[in-house]
Amino acid sequence: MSKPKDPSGAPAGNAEQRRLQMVDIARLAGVSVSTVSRALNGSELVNAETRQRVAELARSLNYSINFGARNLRLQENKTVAVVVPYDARSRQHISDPFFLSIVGSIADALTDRGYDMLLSRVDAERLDLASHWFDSGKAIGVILIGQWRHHDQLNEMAARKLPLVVWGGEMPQQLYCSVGGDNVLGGTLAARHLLQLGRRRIAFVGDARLPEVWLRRQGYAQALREAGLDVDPALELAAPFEPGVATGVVRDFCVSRRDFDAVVCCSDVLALLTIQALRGAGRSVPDDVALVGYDDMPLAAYCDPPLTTVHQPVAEAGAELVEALLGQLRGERPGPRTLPVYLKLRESAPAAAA
Amino acid sequence: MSKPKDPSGAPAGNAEQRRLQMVDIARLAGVSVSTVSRALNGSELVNAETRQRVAELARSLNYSINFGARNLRLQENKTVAVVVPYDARSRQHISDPFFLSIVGSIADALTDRGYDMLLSRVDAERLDLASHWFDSGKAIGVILIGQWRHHDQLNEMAARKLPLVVWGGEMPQQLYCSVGGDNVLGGTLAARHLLQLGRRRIAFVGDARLPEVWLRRQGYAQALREAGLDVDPALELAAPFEPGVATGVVRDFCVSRRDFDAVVCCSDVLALLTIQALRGAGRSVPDDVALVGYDDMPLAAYCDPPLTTVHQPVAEAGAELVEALLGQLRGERPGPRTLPVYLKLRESAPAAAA
DNA sequence: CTGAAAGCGCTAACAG
DNA sequence: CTGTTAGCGCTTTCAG
Repeated sequence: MSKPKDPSGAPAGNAEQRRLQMVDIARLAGVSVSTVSRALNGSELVNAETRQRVAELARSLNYSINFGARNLRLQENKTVAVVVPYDARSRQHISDPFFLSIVGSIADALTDRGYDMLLSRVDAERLDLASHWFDSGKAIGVILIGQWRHHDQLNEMAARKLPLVVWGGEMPQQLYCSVGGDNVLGGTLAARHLLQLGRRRIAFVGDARLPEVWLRRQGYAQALREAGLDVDPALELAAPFEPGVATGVVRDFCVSRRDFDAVVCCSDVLALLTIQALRGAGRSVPDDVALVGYDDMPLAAYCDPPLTTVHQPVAEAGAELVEALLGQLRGERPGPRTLPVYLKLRESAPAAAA
Repeated sequence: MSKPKDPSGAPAGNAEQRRLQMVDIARLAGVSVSTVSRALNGSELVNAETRQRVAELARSLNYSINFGARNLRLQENKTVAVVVPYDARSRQHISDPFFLSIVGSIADALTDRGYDMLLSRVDAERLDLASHWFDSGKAIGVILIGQWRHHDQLNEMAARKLPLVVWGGEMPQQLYCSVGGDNVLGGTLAARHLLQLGRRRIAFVGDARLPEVWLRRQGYAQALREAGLDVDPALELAAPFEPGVATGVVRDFCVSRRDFDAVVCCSDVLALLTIQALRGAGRSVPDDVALVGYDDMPLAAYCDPPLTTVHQPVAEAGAELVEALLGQLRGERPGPRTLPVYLKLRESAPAAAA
């Protein structure tokens, strides 16, 4: 037999009236549910007059269809999971303004195309758990914000045919679809600008175990080589993106080393932390140390000093990620996409030599 | 008869293998689907050995249950809609760091309690459209970020018995449940501090048509009265939260009026814009004009100068909003909640008189 | 043009 | 302890 336990929503005991369903408006309209269904879906098979009457009744009663049932029957789903990794050990969450902006951009792109967005976080060490949303049928695919340190897990997910798009850099032997800014170019633009300012001892702040950072470092190294300089490993600081963890690391670095005159930071938040640390060590920005950030977050122009930074294409990002995912669902095999970036000049590393 | 059109996800043409279902693992385990269902739900009714075997099989096959079907059958749903209003006319979106932080906080609170979060935006003029998520059964309730200018619509939604919680201030004749910071106190703390600094001409920047701002202005006015001062309407600037719109308004104000020596801003982003505008008008912060922001966004400490600001309880906000919603679903009638705020002293309005 | 009936994947009485 | 069976609310053949 059958009989669901509670006619209301989840928990229980709510005094809400039973949710209206097709059978109700069918009864009121004096037709069958099939007719209501057809009418509400604008089928040509139903008399225009009846269709109108049913539609009006439904509207006046504030009826809306039960999507759970509809999706089950149609085997379709218009929900996309957007997953933001977080560092479970440091318990630092979704907080970097850049990632948040990307989420906003995706939300817009999905809404525009009539899709819903399920937002969640996942332990950055277990990116593969994001496949749950697809496996359980809650979402038709997954957009993951960042590759973090688990390129391997992402490849496995793609091999399992999970519809997946990842914001991040394109890596060798990559099976999954990624969309990201041009990280190599970003690194190059940042370093080259500092070199043009006459700086020669350029530090690099960012955890190169992350693919995006790794690529940026390639670009940075390439710019140094172009200028006839070698990369000095002592000037590389593997600071993570999480401010809580990065703060101490950056401070120690700035206190212990005073032999650099410029810094490339892999996010604007890291840039801000670095500026504070430098000041704490009695050094000024941009005079003693010129500094380039990364992301061009909305507030970058309002910091102290305003940040020269690599602008990431946030607005385009959402649309590109969503299109790549829908492409996969259409059976296409969209390759990785690299979007253009450019250097936004402000005071932390001004146009004219300081 | 019946026959769904496409065994894959939404669009079509995907070469993905058919999603595993209970009947498959039932067949492989040599039991009925009921047994599988019971086993997977840890029912005591099924032999421990069988239960284990089924569970293992399911895990090894990477099976996960179809939640759409389960929810339909159980008439339950563990999804909450979180809706961020946006200004459709200026096309400014989800971007204020404070609102984004609140969303993150809600995401955490929902995840902790085993709920999913559907994130979407809605035209700030049609907050009532947010009820769609509930009406369609996609979510069991709605959390709305901000009241904006439509207290009335919110009251109607609550009257319609929509499970709804709104981040914002408590207003007279309010039928819906709100959770928010203590706006009156925030306004008072900000103004009182500036008065203690010896400032007497204190401007107020924020659109008082928004309930939260209206309450902050009450607090501000009260602090002035305590000090024996009158509110000067000429020093009130109705700047909206959207930076794109606010920038020009604030600049005009700072250019045309030079008869104030302090400002209370209703968000940290507005504070930043105001600082820029003041500098553009040749005035310094905090010397010529002391300034207090609102929200204490994560980056407030890194601005130029670091912002003295009213700290909002973001971390608690998520949990409070979610608990209030779940309370409603349990049939309770949770009243509005006002959370404590405090003034965070930094350089834009320092502790000692400038 | 409209209604009856089957079934999407799952759960829960109800009988073994 | 386990299988059979009847739906959750909807769409869609198939027959009128």
